[in-house]
Amino acid sequence: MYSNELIKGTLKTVVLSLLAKKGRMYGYEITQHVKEETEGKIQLTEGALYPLLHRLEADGLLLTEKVSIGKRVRKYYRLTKEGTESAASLVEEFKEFSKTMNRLLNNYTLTTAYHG
Amino acid sequence: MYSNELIKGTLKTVVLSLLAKKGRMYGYEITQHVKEETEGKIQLTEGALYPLLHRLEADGLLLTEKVSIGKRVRKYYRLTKEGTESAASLVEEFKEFSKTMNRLLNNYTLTTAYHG
DNA sequence: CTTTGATACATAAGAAACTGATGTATATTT
DNA sequence: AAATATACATCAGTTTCTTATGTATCAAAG
Repeated sequence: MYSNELIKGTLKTVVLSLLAKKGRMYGYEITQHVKEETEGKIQLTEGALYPLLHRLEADGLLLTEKVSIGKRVRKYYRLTKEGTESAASLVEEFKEFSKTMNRLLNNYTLTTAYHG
Repeated sequence: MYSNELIKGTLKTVVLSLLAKKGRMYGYEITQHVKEETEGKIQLTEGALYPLLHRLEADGLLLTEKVSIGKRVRKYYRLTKEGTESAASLVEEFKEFSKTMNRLLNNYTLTTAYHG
């Protein structure tokens, strides 16, 4: 399980990119999907996820659709046009960031590798 | 310039790994070094950095040493044993995290690559 | 000289976002 | 029946950053 700080910084990126991939998902499904696909190493908490989904909807990046499953109501989310653009740019940003960070951190590892 | 959220999540990792590499540095030097090495793409603000350094010192990860330069006093930081261990494990964690994230996000890019 | 910009530290009010708990309710498994 | 999983939501408290603001030295420019 990765640290909360790390996950925090990429929560929005993960949620939007999953929706871009899957078309539509509901909150609980997102938590389960991420957990499975990362072998439990990234676990989104509901207390963080639901408020985020509400914010993204309020910001016009997501649309909702309520679907009845038996007596329960599921809330499906999908991307707006703006949300799709945002997803693409956040993914791109993370990839760049991750390259920059790895370059920065590699110097450390290379240096210390020769000390012990 | 990368988003604040992304930088936030790795601030501690960046600071500790730089100290592991350089032996000792002072706050302002850290901001300049990161800025140069990342071509301005990661810029640490003093309002975030100094409180972090104080926290890390309070937590026993850093030691300080004051050095007079003319009439000014510079505050150099270096890692304690615990800080060194923490640096190594945070770097390792980021690398793993970055692999996991790229795997997660690549599905998105590969999928959409065929739609347009 | 004196003003500007860089160096170098620090703190603090307000904002943003998460943590961890709690609450509600249905569905499934044991 | 009871326990677990599904599925949503909210909220007090905490953490940490943002964005000033403040102080002071030093170098360069005009």
